[in-house]
Amino acid sequence: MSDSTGRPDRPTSRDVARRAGVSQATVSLVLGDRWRGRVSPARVEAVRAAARELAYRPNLAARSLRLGRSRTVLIVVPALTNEFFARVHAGAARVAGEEDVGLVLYHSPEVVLPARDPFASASVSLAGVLASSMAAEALAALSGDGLPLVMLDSEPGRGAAAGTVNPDIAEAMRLVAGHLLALGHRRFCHLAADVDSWTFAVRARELADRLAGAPGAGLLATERAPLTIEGGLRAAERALTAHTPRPTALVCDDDLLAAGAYKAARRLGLRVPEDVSITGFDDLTLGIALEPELTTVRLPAEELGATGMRALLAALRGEPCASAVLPVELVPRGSTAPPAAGP
Amino acid sequence: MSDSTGRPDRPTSRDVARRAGVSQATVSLVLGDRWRGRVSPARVEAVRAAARELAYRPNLAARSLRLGRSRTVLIVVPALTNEFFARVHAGAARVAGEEDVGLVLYHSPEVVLPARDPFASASVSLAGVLASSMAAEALAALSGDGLPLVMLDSEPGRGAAAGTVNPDIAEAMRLVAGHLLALGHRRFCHLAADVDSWTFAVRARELADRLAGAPGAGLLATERAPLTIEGGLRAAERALTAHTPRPTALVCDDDLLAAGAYKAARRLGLRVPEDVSITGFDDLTLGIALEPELTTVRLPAEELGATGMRALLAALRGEPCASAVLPVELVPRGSTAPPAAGP
DNA sequence: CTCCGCACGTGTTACGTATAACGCCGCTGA
DNA sequence: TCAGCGGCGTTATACGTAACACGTGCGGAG
Repeated sequence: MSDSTGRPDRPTSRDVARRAGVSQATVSLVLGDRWRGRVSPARVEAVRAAARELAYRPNLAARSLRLGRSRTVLIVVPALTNEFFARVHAGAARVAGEEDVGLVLYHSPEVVLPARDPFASASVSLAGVLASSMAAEALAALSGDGLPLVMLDSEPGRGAAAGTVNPDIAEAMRLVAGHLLALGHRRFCHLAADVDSWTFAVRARELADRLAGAPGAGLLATERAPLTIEGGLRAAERALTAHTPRPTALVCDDDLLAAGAYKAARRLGLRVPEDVSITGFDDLTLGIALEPELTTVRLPAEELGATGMRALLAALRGEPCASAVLPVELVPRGSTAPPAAGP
Repeated sequence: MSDSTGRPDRPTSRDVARRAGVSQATVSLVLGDRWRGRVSPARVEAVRAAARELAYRPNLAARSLRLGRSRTVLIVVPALTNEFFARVHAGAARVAGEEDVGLVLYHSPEVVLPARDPFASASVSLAGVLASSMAAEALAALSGDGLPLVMLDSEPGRGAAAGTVNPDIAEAMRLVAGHLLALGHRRFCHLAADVDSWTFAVRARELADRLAGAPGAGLLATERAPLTIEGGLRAAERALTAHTPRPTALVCDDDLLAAGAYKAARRLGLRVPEDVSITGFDDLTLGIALEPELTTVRLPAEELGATGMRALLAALRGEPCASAVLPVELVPRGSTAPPAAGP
């Protein structure tokens, strides 16, 4: 055989048919559970028994070929080592499991290989695509293929997406700004992610709008930083040293940046939250390891993946495209407090 | 059509053949790059041009069916939200991409669904399996199917695995114990993972052996904890309050547990590392967010995945099974120091 | 008694690819 | 002159499944 492993050939539906004394077509009907009114209960049981005894498992390649479609969906995320996207994936995988849909993952590696084709890497014919807008370079390869596409974390109404699912990013930033303003903060810096993505653009805009609307408040600077602790550290150092009077609150686009901000504050001899309040974004595990624990805003990562998957499955059933915005939640912890009394 | 999406049919190799004025077989030869000596260069170019113009992409289901094997591998990990396994996956995915092999992921969700079949969830015929031993319940379903299997983080020589790839766990724990002993520590507690897995068993044994071999040193207790910050917090509270004199060093099976230990120390008014030294395991991102930064041992997670994938591909080529042990590295940082002078 | 319709199955086909088996054509050596 | 051969290509087939289009009895209505 061409298979050098010498692995024993798996039984086919024909083998099951022979053993059960019926035709292959009947096996297909029974195991596909569409035998009602077509096959007598006795034979149904016989077929099921035969399949069980042979440990029959359908050949999925053959099924996909025959049906011209597969029940496999591609999910595209920037990187799974980012806890947020790992959780998005977990949510999507849960729904995929419940709905008996296969899920294939494509994550753009740090070093992008433009030659790689996400579809080829799937090694399987796909039914649809669930993609995060942060995986921009991978998405370029998706264009043109008329596969149903649901975008996560992406501007609604752009592209040929069958749907869009977002957390309520604007509301999230409103909660953060409102929380800090209520505590009495007036001098802010924004530690922005150095990523060209819709979601971060919304955060920047919403923060600026909220602060502009508060009397006496102002955004001293926006420091862009790569999405790492080290990046947050450097950006926060700049933010905390470049202005007098110092900002009393650092609003970070991500918990990782916030962790870096803690380190910067410590290096400068500033206490959190007494001297500087810090807020994060995403509610990563990291946040409760920090001392004090990080005030952040919880984005429903699992729900994002799960809802996106459900939207995609709906699109595959031909239902009209739907978009969803998921609620977010402020998680006040120890890293925010009223600013110290004036200078 | 049965496809309710009305998606335009993708071109097949026959379409390419028609356009290039050759037979379908020739297209297969050319695009499969085994035309040398069988097709003239002129036609090769014509076929390639036609394929390009039609944006032809081979139907992978048909190919798998024809070949009776696929170039798709299943990877089984406990949970991707665990950064360590996300990195293992990233390494495996990198090699899979380079070798043009598809990678399908199965991760056992927190709530295990025993009815789910990892193979079915793959929705694709598989060539081999790369599995972490921590995903024990998922592995049970793999038995019997004669697929080549490479185990990660698993006891060598057990089961029908085609190979085993491990980080040098014993050496890792030796490094940690040696580091702390050299600093002068004698009273230890082990914060052990509450997971029944070979890798954690090795850590416990090796730590006990090393301490038994050092004069005056001793393991006061082993506190088992679920692999979370909260679990580490509770276990460390027990470890730090149950013994007088107090242990001066807490050896944690995981950086998450170590993060919990920091919190326990803080609650008890103990300083790290002056009053208690803490070590972690895995070198997660978390470690440098902690204050002081965590002394830990770096396990080569990406390399583990990459090497495992290479071993599996070798097994698929029929090469004899090979096992590998990967080097580890102590990362001394701020959470360890000589113990305070006597009581 | 005939004929329709239902209950219960089966034969056959197609999906798109890779490859074994088979030409054809022009050249070469005997 | 012709068998033999190597370079080029094609025809035909099989992979395992799902589903269409047919039977074949049998009971009841006309």
